Amino acid sequence: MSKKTIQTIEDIARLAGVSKSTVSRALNDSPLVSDETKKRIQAIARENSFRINAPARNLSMGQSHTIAYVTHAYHKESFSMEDLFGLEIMGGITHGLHELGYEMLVVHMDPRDSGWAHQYLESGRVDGFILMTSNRKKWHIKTLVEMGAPFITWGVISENVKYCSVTGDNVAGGRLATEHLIRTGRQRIAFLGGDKEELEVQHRFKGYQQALEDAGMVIDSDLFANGDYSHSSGIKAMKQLLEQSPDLDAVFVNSDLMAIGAINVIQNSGRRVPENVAVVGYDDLSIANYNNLPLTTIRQNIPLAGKLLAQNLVQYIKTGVVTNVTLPVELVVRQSA
Amino acid sequence: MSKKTIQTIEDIARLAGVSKSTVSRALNDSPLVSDETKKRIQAIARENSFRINAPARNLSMGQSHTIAYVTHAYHKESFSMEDLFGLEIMGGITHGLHELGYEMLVVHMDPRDSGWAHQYLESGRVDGFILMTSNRKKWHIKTLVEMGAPFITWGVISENVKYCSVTGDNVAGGRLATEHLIRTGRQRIAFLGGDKEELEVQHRFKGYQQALEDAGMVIDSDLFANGDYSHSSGIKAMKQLLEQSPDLDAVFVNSDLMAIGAINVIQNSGRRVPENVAVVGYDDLSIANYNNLPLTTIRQNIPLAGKLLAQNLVQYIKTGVVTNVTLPVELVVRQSA
DNA sequence: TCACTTTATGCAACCGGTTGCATTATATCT
DNA sequence: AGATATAATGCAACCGGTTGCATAAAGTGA
Repeated sequence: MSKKTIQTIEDIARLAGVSKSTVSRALNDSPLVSDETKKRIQAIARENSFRINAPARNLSMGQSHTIAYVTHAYHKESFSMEDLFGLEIMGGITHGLHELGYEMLVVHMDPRDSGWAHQYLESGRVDGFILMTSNRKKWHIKTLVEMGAPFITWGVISENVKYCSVTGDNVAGGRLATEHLIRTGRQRIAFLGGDKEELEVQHRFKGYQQALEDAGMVIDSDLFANGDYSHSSGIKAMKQLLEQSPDLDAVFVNSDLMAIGAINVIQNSGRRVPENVAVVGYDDLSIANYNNLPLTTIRQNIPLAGKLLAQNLVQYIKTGVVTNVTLPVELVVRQSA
Repeated sequence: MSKKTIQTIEDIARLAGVSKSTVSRALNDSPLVSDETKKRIQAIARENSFRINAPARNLSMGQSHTIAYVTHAYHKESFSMEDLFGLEIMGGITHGLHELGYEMLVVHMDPRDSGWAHQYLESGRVDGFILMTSNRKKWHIKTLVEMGAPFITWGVISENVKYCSVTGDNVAGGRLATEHLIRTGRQRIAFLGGDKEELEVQHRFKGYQQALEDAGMVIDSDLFANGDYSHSSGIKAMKQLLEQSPDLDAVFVNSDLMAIGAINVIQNSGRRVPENVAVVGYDDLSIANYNNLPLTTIRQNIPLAGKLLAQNLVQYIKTGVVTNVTLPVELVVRQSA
């Protein structure tokens, strides 16, 4: 493209008959410049479609206004359904960051690369990181903490973390799901969790337990199984549950994707959903509504979660204030339970 | 975090007893610096975990090594299943860019904002754009062409475009799908397309026509319907097709998501898939395999598409060479057809 | 009218790299 | 030994913004 003649603050300064420091102050709405001069300069900039040079501004201010969203995709070469939770929340994050004048870089994290955060933070490329927590990311969180790098996580790995986080109320979620199944008359309610080492799985199980105990119902370990949130693990775990307890009449599944896998297994066993076995999922991802049998599920407010991840990280970068937010969840009743 | 004492090229220069220009050349592997000096400086940088400052380098070189992936999410606040094609290809793009030393910025495009590309390109924030083509993005492509902005599209809007693109062989895809249905004995094969104004839909239709003609089968306009690639439009279009032609025994659907919607409608009408109505989808997104009834579909090589979008855009940025690539597609036979 | 304060703007240094050209040392050739 | 060429390194200007401090003009009060 041909080089525009108005490209820098120097160019605007020439047009306006002032110095570039006055132009910089005017464009940044500084009180050190008179209103009259400020308006004149802003009009000239607008008329010439002037854009401040981001690298120059980043260099002189020592901030990139860019946040890295750290992904660890199940598949190496592309995203997939297994990544849907992270992808849905990414949409909210990018929206929330944009409202704050920040950009979102998608960073494909190689777990073997111990320098991954260094090369983004210490090179001035990003101001902070957003990541979805899981036990597989323990080391990466450890690295970020050791670096003193600004970051925020969706979910928490352990109690009393010193870094920013947003999470859902997993105990309440486990409780809501189980209470619904109890309320609709189910007697043998199974729990199909994620990785049992994960805190959120433990919390959801706690809610499940509490609901059963409050209803005076027995807790039967034959009714437990765990997957790893993948679709195939949901299939495997559901098969195991049906083997362990052929008479189960409901299952609370820790994710929509595993729930869909579980439904397939239940239906293929000759049982009907929800008549013979009621199924409640978790997250209320968009897939929950598209399945042939719309999924009853525990909704997490993913758009709000994304927005808060963005807002609270930027606030931490600016002020150093650590915030931990637990979002309420809600039961969404569709056809599977 | 405490300020490291080794943070700039100046710091490395002091340690190595050379000038910063020598350090810069050494770290960039310039032939102007002797091998001995180069190795010494690289070792010192490595020992001190030194990272070149990206904003400074971007400023002096006039390049950001960042590419904007332009999204136009169906929902304002988060991504969803409807965005799965764009999200799966994003994974391949980010991977491909990383291999080239580039980063990927996810840019949420507001269609009403006429200055969106300006504020990313002319501010030096990105070096180019990647976007999924559709008629809704005609104006954005027009803007990018007028700016002379480097960009590449997945898919093409019209013939003989002058910008870079990667697309699938839609005529072949339409043909493969229809031939499979013919080969399995289907007599009344419907076409459930995307927006009929879209070139790729026209090409897929062309392939469908050619296959029918080659088989000496009649082309019946009662067997056509169009959605807009959304799940709900697939439901609506399939209902329309069953109204128009209750005796249809197969349908070629232009996307997996619409195909799943179509399957739901077919099953809810009391018909069985594939016994009564065979269904072929398009794209082979990860969802195709997870559906209770695994979907026969036309696979597009999404990881390769992502990689080529990255590679060919960066090549264009560096050399100005425009490339247009049409990727082969393949039939994947599962249970729905 | 004069002294002092406040306002508005400009100068120039800095942010941290890159690199054209200058300088010095070394190598080569006659 | 001297002239010329080559290699290696350094100087300093530049990329385009931000901003502390200096300077000049305007305003205010005695």
